[in-house]
Amino acid sequence: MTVSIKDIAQIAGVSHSTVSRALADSSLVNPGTKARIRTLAQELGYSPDAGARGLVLGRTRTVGVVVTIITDPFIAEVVQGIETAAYAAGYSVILTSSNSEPKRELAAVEILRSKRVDAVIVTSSRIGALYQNYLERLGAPVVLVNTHSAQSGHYTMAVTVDNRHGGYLATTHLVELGHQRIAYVTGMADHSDDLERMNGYRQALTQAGFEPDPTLIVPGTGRANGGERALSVLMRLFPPPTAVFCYNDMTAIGLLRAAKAAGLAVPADLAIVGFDDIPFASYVCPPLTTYCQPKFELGQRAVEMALRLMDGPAEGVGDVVLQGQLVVRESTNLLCTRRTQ
Amino acid sequence: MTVSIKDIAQIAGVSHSTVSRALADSSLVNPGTKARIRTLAQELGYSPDAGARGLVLGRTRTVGVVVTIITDPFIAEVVQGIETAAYAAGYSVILTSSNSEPKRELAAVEILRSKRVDAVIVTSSRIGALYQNYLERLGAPVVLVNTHSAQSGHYTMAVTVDNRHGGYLATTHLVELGHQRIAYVTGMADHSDDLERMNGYRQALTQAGFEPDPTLIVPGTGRANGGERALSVLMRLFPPPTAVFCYNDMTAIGLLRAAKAAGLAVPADLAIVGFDDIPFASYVCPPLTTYCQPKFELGQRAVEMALRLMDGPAEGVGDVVLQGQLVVRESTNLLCTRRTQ
DNA sequence: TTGTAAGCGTTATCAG
DNA sequence: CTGATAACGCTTACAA
Repeated sequence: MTVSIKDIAQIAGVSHSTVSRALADSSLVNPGTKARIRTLAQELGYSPDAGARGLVLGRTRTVGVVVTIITDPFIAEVVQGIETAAYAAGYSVILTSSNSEPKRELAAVEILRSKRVDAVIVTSSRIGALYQNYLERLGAPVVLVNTHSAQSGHYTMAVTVDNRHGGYLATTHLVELGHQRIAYVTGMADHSDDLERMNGYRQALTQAGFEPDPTLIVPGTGRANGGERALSVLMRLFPPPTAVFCYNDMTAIGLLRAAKAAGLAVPADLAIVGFDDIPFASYVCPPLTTYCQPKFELGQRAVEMALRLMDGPAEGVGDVVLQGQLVVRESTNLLCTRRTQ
Repeated sequence: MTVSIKDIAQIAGVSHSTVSRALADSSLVNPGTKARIRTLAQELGYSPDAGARGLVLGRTRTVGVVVTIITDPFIAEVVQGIETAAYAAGYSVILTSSNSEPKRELAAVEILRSKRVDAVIVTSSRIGALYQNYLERLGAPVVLVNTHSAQSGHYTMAVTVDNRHGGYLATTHLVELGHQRIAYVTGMADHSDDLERMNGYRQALTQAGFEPDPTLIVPGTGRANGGERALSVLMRLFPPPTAVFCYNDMTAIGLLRAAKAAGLAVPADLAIVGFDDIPFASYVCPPLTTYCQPKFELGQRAVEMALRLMDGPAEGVGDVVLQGQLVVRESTNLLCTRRTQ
């Protein structure tokens, strides 16, 4: 049905290897026949079989991407960066999502392996930590986005944002506004990002001379519902916090909604800071103060690194840590006057 | 490097075809050797080469997806549906995005063709309309999500939401609230969805006895910036509209933001209705009234249809039109008292 | 129950 | 410059 190199050869009256060469624009083929073959291929609607090519070449010009959920705006933005960079480099992208289920995550990697992708990029997952050794024998380099590998091997590396710095900036901003009781709503447990952001939070508090209060750290989910649930916990504390730093924007937005539903004014009663700067952060009301991650760049750099790692262990390639910046919006544009301690 | 079927054969002391059979769980292989081979494969970390398999089988168990931008929340949700359904059916997904550039769109399809995907799903693109004949000779069935094909062939079909109905419901809702001057902000030009939604809008107005006023139809972009730009145009009209129906939620959200920036109260000064019901529609303030598209299901059904179309022209398979429903929220929860005509 | 051999569509080596 | 030929990893008749 589909036209192959042999079909063209037959019609052109040459051998299939000549066709292969002509199509590859090789210089060892008569310009005349080359042109003839190429137009013929065009006319017949020839499309090279990537599978067959991959078989002999040993590389597929494909990178596999594993995400938790593509509907997460942060992840979508990273994927966009990946897709763009990959396309620019002549690579295509196979996307698999895991819904954060370890079983599916593993299945996803297995599929990518079968497809013989040249590299794998994993975003915001715990797979790096959990299946480190499994990934090692994948055969392809692995780049972790926003997850720290337990130990970066020669073939698995990470590109992350400076989470600790982000947490530090966010919290310091609140301290400077006069807040004295500042809470932190976490993301999913066991996520390295979360710990780093929390470390930045702790560091800022300590530096400001506050005794970190463990009750001010309440668990979230990394999604809006986590923020919503967190509010009631926070409001039951005594005295309640006057400000909250959230693991990410989705959490902050959930918290924001719950706060409004509970009749709390933001930032007057509760100042809120998020993390990520997803597109919607500026559309909620009040617009959200947040630490802006260079999401698109995160994806780009991951591809860049993957490409470099593909041809053997590369010298001079190490984990990349990008800097983001605090974007101050209305959810914190008020000095805190309440003394709580 | 990677272990093949032959490597296993050699170690097991059998022929590679026996290994192939054992791994395929064929009944024509001695249970004992089968077990032996399978555990051996396991131990060696064997992973079948999908490319080689595709070569001989003529099918890859892969569907290709072409989107405009994955960061569009509506599209992300559809893709999630696609991914889930495909995974459940044992298919994997290759994602390509086009940024709405026809050149990239074509390149994307070309890549999918090379990868010999078993089907192609195209979301919210104009490719269906523009390259219909190109798609015809793709060799794989094509399913269009939210785009109508010029003429559905045996191999290209569409699954859409009832856009006209949505536009009609949205507009009728505004009419029932007492609005008399209702504007429509379009999406990208030439998109069939857009026309259908507008038709529903027109129909509702006509039915209410209003003369459709062409100046009330202002162009958008399908993104937030389109809505933002549209506001100034709308406010320069005389008399200005008291309500607006937008092509989609992103447009509505942009409009909402611009309205607030301009000091307009929503819905008191301007009622706004969107389309899609993206997750954020309920988080903006005021929460957005909108026509809820079954996004996930759209993706699911597309896969279902693609699967059916894969084995030759299927009887009884035709375009699918899903029904959504109006979700009334605060952006329209007020009767209009202004008489404008 | 197992092995041999052919073939899927490429690229690459080696003679001519 | 060009054509055989082998090879990539797999499935599947066809024989044994």
